[in-house]
Amino acid sequence: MRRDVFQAIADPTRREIIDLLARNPQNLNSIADNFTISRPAISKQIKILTQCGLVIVTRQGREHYCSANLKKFNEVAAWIEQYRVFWNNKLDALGDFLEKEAEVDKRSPMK
Amino acid sequence: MRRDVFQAIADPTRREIIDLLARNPQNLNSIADNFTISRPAISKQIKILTQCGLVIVTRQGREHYCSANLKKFNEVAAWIEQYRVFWNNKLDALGDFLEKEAEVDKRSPMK
DNA sequence: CCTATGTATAACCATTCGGTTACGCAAATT
DNA sequence: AATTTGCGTAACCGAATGGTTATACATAGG
Repeated sequence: MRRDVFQAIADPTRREIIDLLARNPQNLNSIADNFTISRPAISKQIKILTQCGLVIVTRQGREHYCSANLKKFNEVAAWIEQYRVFWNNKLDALGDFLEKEAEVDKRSPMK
Repeated sequence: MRRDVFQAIADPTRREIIDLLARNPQNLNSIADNFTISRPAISKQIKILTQCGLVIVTRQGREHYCSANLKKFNEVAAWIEQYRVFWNNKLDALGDFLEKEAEVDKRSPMK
């Protein structure tokens, strides 16, 4: 079973879960409150997210506290960033050009 | 049928095709030479990539010339970059919040 | 004109995905 | 002790995914 970050963020529900957890960690029921799908469905998505390391679950009594482990995005960011040079002039993935980059950002590359 | 960039890059074969096309545009047979799977399989993946705008195909006679349209990565990059503040001190994607960001990091939600 | 080339597409297949309902279990509450 | 709460998991389901082989078709070259 392929379980990598690229595949994990392919599903919009999982991206929404990440969004929620990045803002504030919470248990499974709190997460499920934000969706119309069933709690077991959320549980499955959380499982996928933990299997690829994007979410970390710590048990506190009977509650399973979920938090986002966003460092895992490095893998995706690195892959995407290597192509940024092809669609604008930024080279921010290399981390050496922060000053130059600030100026580049002024003429925002977003469509 | 959901057809977005997030889902398109979830498959490793499609990422590899993007890699090839970013380096140099080429027709379908040239792409297929790099894989063990059949040509129709590649054709299907190309179709998915074109449907979400990541690849652009122009016909030249009987050859279908494929090139990567990497601007489409903006969507993914923007989503990922909003979280960068949570895993390191750079805010290179937004560029406007360097000071605020330093404070936010203090009460980092990361475990 | 005939053949070879480059590609798309249809039909099919096994597997995975994303959801459901039903059930079980441990921890908290009463 | 009994009940409620929070959660996981099993069994199931329809649809999507990612591959295959066979076929068709337009274009290029002999």
